[in-house]
Amino acid sequence: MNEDVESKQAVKIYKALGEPTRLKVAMILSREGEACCSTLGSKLETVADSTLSHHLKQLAESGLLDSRKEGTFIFYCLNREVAQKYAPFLLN
Amino acid sequence: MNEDVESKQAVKIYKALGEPTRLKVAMILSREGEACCSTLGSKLETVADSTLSHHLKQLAESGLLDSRKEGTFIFYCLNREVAQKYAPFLLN
DNA sequence: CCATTATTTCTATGATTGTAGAAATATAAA
DNA sequence: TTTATATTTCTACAATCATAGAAATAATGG
Repeated sequence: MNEDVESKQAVKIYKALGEPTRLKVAMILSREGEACCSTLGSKLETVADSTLSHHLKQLAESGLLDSRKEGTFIFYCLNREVAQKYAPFLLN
Repeated sequence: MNEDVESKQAVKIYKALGEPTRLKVAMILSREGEACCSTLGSKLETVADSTLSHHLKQLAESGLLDSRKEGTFIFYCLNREVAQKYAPFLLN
């Protein structure tokens, strides 16, 4: 991957992680492997569903999260390769 | 360092890096070791001194940059320990 | 002391972002 | 088909942020 593309992705990823709720989500997913929006919501307590959905979208669009649909649920998980490259801090 | 303090610093660092000009500054400093505000300004071309100063302040306050004063100049450099921990991507 | 240079602080402004309610969509179960 | 559940999209608003001009501060040289 060329340096310019790489640093554009880096900006997206770091922007995504530079917000407390989104960093928390990434850390939960790192620990727990997989979770859906409502599970994450119950662990965060203070955030509305629509807000969380918006945050998840940003994290997924940065490439840091993968998702998998199962019925009504969408399970999100950390893309460990991307995390390893840009933010291995998450993998501790 | 406890996890809460650590993730607060992580948010600051990632917020600092999640902006194109600041990521560029961090990457320049990673390559070149040290530079002052005006040198960085000439490499970025499009940004006003006061804006760059503001960006440097944010990067330094996150802990990602160290600084050293020499006469009228302030030389900034990447704190490689912090970069290693949170954003080793910068060290490539 | 005065002028110059490097940098920061102050101030203002336009743009972006986080937030959540309400409505919409999608899937599954009754 | 109706109801319930999970999630997203739409919309709006308040808060934060990037930006830069102007003034202020700091250090140096004449």
